[in-house]
Amino acid sequence: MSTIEQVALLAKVSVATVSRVINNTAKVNEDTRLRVENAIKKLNYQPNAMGVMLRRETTGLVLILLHSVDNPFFSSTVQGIERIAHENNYNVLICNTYGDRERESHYLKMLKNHLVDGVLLLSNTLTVEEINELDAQYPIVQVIEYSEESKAAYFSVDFYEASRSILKELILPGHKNIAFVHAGSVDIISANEKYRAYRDTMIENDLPVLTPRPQDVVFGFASGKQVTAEILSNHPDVEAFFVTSDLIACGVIDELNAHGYQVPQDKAVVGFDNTIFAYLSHPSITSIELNSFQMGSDAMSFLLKKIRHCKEELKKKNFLPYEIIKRNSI
Amino acid sequence: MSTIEQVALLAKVSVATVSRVINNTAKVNEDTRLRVENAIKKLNYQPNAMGVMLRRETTGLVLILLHSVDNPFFSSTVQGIERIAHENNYNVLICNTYGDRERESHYLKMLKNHLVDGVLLLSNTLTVEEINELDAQYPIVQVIEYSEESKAAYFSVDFYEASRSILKELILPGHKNIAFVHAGSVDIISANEKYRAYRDTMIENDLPVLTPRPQDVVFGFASGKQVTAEILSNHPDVEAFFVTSDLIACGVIDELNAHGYQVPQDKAVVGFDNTIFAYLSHPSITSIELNSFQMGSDAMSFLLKKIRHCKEELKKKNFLPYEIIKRNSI
DNA sequence: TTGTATGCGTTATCAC
DNA sequence: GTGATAACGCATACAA
Repeated sequence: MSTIEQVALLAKVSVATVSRVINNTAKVNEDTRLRVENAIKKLNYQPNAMGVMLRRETTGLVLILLHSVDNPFFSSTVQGIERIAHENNYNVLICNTYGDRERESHYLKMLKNHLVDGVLLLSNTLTVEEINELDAQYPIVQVIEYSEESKAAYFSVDFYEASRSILKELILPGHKNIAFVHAGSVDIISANEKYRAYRDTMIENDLPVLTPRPQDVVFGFASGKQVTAEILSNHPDVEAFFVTSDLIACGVIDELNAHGYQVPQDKAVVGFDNTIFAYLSHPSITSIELNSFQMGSDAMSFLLKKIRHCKEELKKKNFLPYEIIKRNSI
Repeated sequence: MSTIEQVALLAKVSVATVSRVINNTAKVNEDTRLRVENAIKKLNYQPNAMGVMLRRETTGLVLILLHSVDNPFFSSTVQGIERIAHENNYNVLICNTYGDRERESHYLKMLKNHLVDGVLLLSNTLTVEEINELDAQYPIVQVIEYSEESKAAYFSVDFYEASRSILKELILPGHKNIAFVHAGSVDIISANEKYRAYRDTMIENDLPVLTPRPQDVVFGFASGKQVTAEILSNHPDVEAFFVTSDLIACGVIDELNAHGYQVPQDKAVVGFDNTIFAYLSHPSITSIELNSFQMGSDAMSFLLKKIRHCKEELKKKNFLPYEIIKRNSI
């Protein structure tokens, strides 16, 4: 590995001049510049990022913390983040936390250690106090999932209202017995808001709250099947399913078919997130499109302002619009 | 941000002692250790990673470069990598390249700049020469996709033999007119080997090579539909489809249904990678399971040896076993 | 236009 | 057991 000093030596200039050539930070004579550039090429010199960052006190790196990249819903948010980041010469690092507190705090050390300039929390297991402490000292922003009580800003969607509006699609045609199906973490804002909307809507419409607040189960197709089997055995008269995720909804439909029910003729199903699963399913699933790409890009723009200590007054709560996508499952 | 010096000052010791306490690198008296630990706590001190890495000349970070995280096939490989990395106190950073040369070389700078200790290339747009140059100077390893002509080691699967074995599943029942369906990059080893296997197998069995070598099209469900429509119009007598990816196979089946054909009664379909799509599809899709998790963990173990300059003789070519998963699409 | 010298925060070597 | 200090590679204020 060659250093700036070796380049300077070979080019017969000072390290300052080499630095100037590299960073285009001041005028240098054409022939000295050439000498330096040749030396750089000859030595195959690459500036050591550690040295640069240590000196500059900034890294040009941001970190995305998410549960795991294999949920397609997150990938468009990641793309939104990347779009803005790259436009601003920032690189994006993605880390899977798998909902593991220890792993999450491990990666958050990269922020505290100044290895990255900021963090986008797409899912977190932190307490309100932990988020606040982080937010007070470092540039962070919450995306999709968030803690309302924390002081940190968030870019998300009004899961409560979105849920209410898709529930209307089930109630309007006259369905009375509507089940709530969730799989994955329960202790996150999206899950809570969805359930709250389900409960409130049912009660307001004098309909039975078929499903009690769900427990934590692993996210996946199989969970959708399992939960559906339970519901069918407890409430054979169930007419419709409000499912909090498209992939789970695939599992619901599969289990319904296994029990001899056709969708939507016998039972109605709606999903959430409008991922590819809603589109692929037979029948295709009525779902709700959240602007996940824009959530990402807006959040990244926000984070950049925080990083740059922009004095502009920034809103804490940022909800993006949603849209019902009607398909063939209702 | 507090520094080691401030801690030293507050604890009335030297920075050397503080460093010793932090890294447990030498004996220190119990009471001085306590003083230091209190000072650290009081100042909320976090070692600056830049300083540490600059000094240590190692970062404890590896980089995964892949096309994009939204292909579920890659996510288990990523998990395999993470498993081994975490066991060895390494952190994993994931970067999406979207097949963009510029973006890829941008992220590779992180390797050249010593910001990460090694790189796992899960998809690359580099030339053989570029890979060799990289491999000569830095710890890298190729995973899944690879360049056979390069000198860099790779962990993958024998796509040629795997393809031949799943093609047998179509030929054995007597299908004659078998189409090859691919979407995504064409200029990658997996695509090339799959097509080569298709062509060779057809010729060996005196069967028609229905599909010419495919062009580059964007990867996705829609591409599967489009390609299938073309094949149906060119070869109405096509009996079976060898599809190079499960998601594409979903598109194929959807388009076949749209044309009034039932799978497997009218046309047979096989996929590749054994992702969740193969399982979700109606009918479920016969596919081929590659040990993608183990590919990741093996590759990471290998990379660690390279990083640690382990003298052990390392194999360049590492193929893992595969397994046909029979379902209802044939 | 170029060079000198300082310091970024840390670890490690050497004394004591 | 502890402290002083050099060195890691770089950017930059200041001097020339």
